[in-house]
Amino acid sequence: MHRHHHTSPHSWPSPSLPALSSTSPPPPLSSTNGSAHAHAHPLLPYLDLAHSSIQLKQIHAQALKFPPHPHLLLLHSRLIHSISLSGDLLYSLRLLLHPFPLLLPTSFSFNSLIRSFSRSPSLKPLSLQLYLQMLLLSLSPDNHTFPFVLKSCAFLSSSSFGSQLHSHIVKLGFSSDIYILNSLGHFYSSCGKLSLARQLFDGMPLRNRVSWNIMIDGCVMCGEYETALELFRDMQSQFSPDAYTMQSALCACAALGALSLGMWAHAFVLRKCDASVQNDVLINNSLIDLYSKCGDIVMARRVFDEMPQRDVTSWNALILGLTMHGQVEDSLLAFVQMISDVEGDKLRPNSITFIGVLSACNHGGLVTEGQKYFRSMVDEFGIKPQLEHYGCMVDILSRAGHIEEALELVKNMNCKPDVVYGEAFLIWRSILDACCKRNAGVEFSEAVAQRALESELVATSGVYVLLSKVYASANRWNEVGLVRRLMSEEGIKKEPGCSSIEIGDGIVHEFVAGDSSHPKSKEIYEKLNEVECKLVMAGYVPDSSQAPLVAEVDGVKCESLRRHSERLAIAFGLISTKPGMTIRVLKNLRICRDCHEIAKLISKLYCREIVVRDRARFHHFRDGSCSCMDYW
DNA sequence: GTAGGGTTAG
Repeated sequence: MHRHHHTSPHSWPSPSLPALSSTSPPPPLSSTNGSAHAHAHPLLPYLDLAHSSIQLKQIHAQALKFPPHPHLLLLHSRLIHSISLSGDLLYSLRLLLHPFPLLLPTSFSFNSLIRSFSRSPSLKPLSLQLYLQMLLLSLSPDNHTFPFVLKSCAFLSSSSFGSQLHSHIVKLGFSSDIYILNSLGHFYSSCGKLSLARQLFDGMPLRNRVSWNIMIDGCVMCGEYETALELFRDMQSQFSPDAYTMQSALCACAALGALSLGMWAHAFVLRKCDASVQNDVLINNSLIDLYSKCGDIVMARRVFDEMPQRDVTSWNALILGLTMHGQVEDSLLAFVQMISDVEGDKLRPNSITFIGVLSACNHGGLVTEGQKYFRSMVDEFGIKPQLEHYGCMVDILSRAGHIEEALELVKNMNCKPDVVYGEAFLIWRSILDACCKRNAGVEFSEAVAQRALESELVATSGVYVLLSKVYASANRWNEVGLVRRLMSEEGIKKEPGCSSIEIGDGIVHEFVAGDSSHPKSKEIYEKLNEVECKLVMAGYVPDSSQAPLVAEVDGVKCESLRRHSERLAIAFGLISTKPGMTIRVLKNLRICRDCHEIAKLISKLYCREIVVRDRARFHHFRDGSCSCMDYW
């Protein structure tokens, strides 16, 4: 009887439900009162036909007017599922927390919403709360719950929450579900607990392609690139790699800076992967990054030119690559091309684009341009400057001697220079470096260092090293000693320098300062002697000011300088490659001024091109000069 | 009586 008051779904406004009248009409609504209870909810078929959240909400409205039905709970669950998939998370959350009268939400409903929340960056924390809410309602999480809660934990690096999930998983008997194990593995490696992820992986009764991909990517995330490539090889006896696999493999090659290995990976993509992988934007972006990080910017550009489609990241990878290689003009040109509508694919730059652009200005010493781009970033593109952008600007200003202006910028920053350790340190280092170079005066420099130390950076070596440089440059050796004592009292150590070089078929040789562990160590030091004799004959005088603190602790300044890791790697390169071949070296820290001088001279005396990738950028040494124009 | 896992550039 009361059904006469309902609006029939067939009479809904036609734009909302066009499918209903044309294709596969659902069973008629009317049936006898008795038999209705035995069947599915009459509105259920409409769910599969609904194409928009408006239609889904109309079904919800209908359901509210329907008489009680034993399968209302199923309809409710399915509604939440469909509406959350349609993107209206607020609506489905309301539906979950305020269900129809007399109904309690189901695990299924929670799962649906947790999944949708775990896919949105900002709502990930809420998915964890939903999980707790679910437990409070005595609903049991299941094999569809854990993967998504773990995904959120991975993203948020919520290591304690995730570990507790792990024990829930064990308790509830889900510890052999492959989906759950894969998600757990991903979670552990995102939190840097590799060994745990590896343990899990090794103990898996069954692995699929995703398990391998997660493990390989986990190694890459934790910096274990060689292991990643080993796994990549092992995996192939069981699964062919897909775009995800290649993505990680390329990333590992890029990080290792091993050009021939990277070229091999590229060849692998071209030979063994299908067209969808070869044309994949992400894969091509990784290739651009790979070649620029391996020192072959020409090849990076070629990949960029030849890829079928480009996105912001493609442009960013190119701009950052050109900048890293000191090709300032090309980098800025690429930016202009990106924002102009040349090929019909005008793109909006993002904050990373501007890191590339501002670094280019910094690299080229372009103060006015840097300021112009910084302003346009804020005013024209509405991008809020981050510490990294301020870092570039501060560096540009300090290098140009505008120290007061740089300090003013730091003062007016909307983020404190102590949030991110690395960047904050760079900001103060830029200023202190400039203070040293420009003889800003010890008192002034001390005041700057004082401010740096106040900003929670006390436990880092960088500021102390710089402060000692300030004193050393003013010949105030008592203070140098004082700083040194302070450092040793606080147990502060400098990060050890490490350089690597790839010789032949992808074999990477690694050196630390003063290393004598290499099998060819004797030959390396002999070569180093020869090189240095030649250099001295050519009039070279070592500059020891760059090895201020740690070197002096040993009491043998020049000796320690002579054994810098990059120097050992270059010497090894000289004895292990054919005359005229390019020597490519990778260093974890910035190259020191003296090693930089030496590399320039070696490039001339031995007619070798030497490419050094340090922490910040590439140095191409050719015929006695460097692409960075001694500006880094 | 419903459903699913893993990415890029600093």
